[in-house]
Amino acid sequence: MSTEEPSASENQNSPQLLNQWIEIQESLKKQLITDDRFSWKLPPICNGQTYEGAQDDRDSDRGKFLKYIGGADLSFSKADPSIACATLVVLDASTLEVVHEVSNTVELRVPYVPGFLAFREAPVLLELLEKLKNTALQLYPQVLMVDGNGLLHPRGFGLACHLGVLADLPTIGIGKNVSPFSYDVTRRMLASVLKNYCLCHSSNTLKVCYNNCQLHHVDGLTQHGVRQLLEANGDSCSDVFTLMGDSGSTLGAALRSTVGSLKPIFISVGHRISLASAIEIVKLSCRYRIPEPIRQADIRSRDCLRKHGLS
DNA sequence: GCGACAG
DNA sequence: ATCTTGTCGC
Repeated sequence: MSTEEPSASENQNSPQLLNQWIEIQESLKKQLITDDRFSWKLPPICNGQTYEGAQDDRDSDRGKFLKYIGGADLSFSKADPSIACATLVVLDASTLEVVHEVSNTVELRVPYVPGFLAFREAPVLLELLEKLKNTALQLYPQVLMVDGNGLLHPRGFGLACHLGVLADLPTIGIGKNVSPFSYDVTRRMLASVLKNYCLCHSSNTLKVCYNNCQLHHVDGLTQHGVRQLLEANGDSCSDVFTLMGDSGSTLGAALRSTVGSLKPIFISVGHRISLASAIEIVKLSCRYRIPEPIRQADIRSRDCLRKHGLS
């Protein structure tokens, strides 16, 4: 009996399960909302853009400005990749200081399958949102940044969408690496927007290059020099670029979040927010390349692993 | 030539 | 996600 039991990986990758997962994604996607559906407003600091507060039937925070931004991430044990620590942080939008943090260490029995990250990570994060709701409701985030894509996904329903729909919360998907699902789109579009830049594909690694040379191979070209270069050219090239699929639908945006960073981040709509608003919120959250809510969740989930003697 | 694949 | 070596700048 036990010998015939399929191994976890075989089981998880079975076509039946994947089909079931696809059905769930497509079913949940029917509830997906891709425009601003919240009652708060973006901080006025956002470039004086007229911001249309959304029509929402809940008016708990109608008319208020965005104050609490959530960030979620997981870190894994190097010894046992099934052991993880998940952390949810809440940041004050104006100071970018962490005002609350909840963590859980868990054993994940679902493997990472490309295109199905949510089935591995969403359950823990939903638990954390519940935990937060029960212990510090007044700090419950008005929008959540998720370490993973939203619409930028083969079926248009990545982790950020999944989490947003299940928690009925506005979410923003943040990709730190180029999404394989939009690889061609990304490469083509980025090359055209980031003047003097192109993306080099070599040995299965995608790197942003400058003048066709990988930065660290360029003699005498220092970080400072590049920064100056970027600042000199800053006006002529945009720091944000919309990623459009071949069908013409908008999948997300690539953002050079810091002047000094060659490697962009990828923003996509999760749930109940427009791409334009998502970009604004990400921009106001970027102290470094990685938006602060994600960065803090990353740092603190790693700390959490250490504290528990894992890692 | 193979296989690429968010985290 | 996690592992890596060295390098540069503050």
